[in-house]
Amino acid sequence: MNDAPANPTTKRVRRTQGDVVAAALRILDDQGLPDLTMRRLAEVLGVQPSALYWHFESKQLLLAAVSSRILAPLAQAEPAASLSATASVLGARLRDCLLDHRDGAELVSSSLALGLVDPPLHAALAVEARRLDAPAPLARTAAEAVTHFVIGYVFHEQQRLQADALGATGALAAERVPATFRDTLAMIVAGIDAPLTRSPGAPVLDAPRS
Amino acid sequence: MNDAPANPTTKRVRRTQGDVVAAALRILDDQGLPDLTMRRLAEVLGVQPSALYWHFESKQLLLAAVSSRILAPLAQAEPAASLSATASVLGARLRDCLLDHRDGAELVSSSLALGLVDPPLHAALAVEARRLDAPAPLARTAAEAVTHFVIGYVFHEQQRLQADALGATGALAAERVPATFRDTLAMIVAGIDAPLTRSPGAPVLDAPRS
DNA sequence: ACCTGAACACCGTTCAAGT
DNA sequence: ACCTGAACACCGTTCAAGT
Repeated sequence: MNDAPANPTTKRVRRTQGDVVAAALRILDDQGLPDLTMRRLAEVLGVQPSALYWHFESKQLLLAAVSSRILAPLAQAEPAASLSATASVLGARLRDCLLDHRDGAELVSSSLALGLVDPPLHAALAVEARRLDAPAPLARTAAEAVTHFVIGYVFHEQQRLQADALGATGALAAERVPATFRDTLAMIVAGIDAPLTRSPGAPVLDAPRS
Repeated sequence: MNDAPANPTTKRVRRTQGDVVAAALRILDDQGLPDLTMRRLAEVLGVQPSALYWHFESKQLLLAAVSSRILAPLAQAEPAASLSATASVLGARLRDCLLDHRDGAELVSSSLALGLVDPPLHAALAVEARRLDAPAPLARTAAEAVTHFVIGYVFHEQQRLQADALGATGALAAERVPATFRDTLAMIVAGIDAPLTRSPGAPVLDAPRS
């Protein structure tokens, strides 16, 4: 993955941004986000904490790089029969990416909110919309809905997973999480098709205020 | 709001959990979540940091109490013509509650993920489902979808608000956020009605895996 | 170009002890 | 019942200086 030039005359190892991100990802998986500190990361890399600031301007930027790595598998799109089907597939794959790393949803959630990482579904859905002759704003709206739902859902899900792993009060541990995920995602993507049969920009609510 | 017994014989002020939460909420609004530390909170209350641990077992529990206070206005439900309309109204009101306090979405998001606060829409939507003779699982699914979307959306929105407030590069500052919020929420609630006309539990996707 | 050493200004939490 | 004082074990970040 990193092919630094071989340097047989000395034991000195120079690090790249990729090395730092890889080490951070391993700490994340093994100990979780709260333990992913600059000091611990430096320790793992055999380096002083201050050295990390030569590679990354701040911890937030480092974490954004880790987030990008987590979301990388979503890059290549897979064509589907409809925009809603694409959104469905991408939503499920986004969940898989987040579940692949401890505290993945929490980490990505904050990088995304800070605008330090690209929204993971927008580009792929925009491409699909062009291909399927679907309106671009619809694709954007769908991406927004699915992204926020999936991240929020998995954030909650991962906290429960860890709580169960530790506490294990055993009683109501194994709630059928995946089923409710699939149902809710299905409900959301159903809304992607629905507006096409209604008036596109029509108000659905006349909100009363307290 | 707090009617502690008058104590004219001494200047000594005893604090209640409500006082602590109120002070925390003021710090949150004035300085933001990163500056809401136990030490600063203690300072504002004229007390040692360790004193806070008599009132709250941990910072997370304190923050959960603040989250509950932020979500409190959602308690009383307002009946609407359909489940989707109710979800729409409640989603908009949830956004209002979060926007009412700096970093409200980020704070509530984590309290919710940790399971330290009740999901804000579930109870009200369940009540409405009974009243409208709608299936309870549908109400639960709708609550899940709307809650996660709104919190994720506002989390992002509030980061942008603060970035604009500080940096103010001015250029593309005033993107029409509320419009995209309304559209996306409308798309989601459209999915609440849609499944009723389709097979309720039918698979929408046959997910291909890479 | 990449890193050390040392410091700065903080954190959340615990706990014996006071009143 | 409510709080103090002091400590413990940490944080992210900066910056002059080394090689």
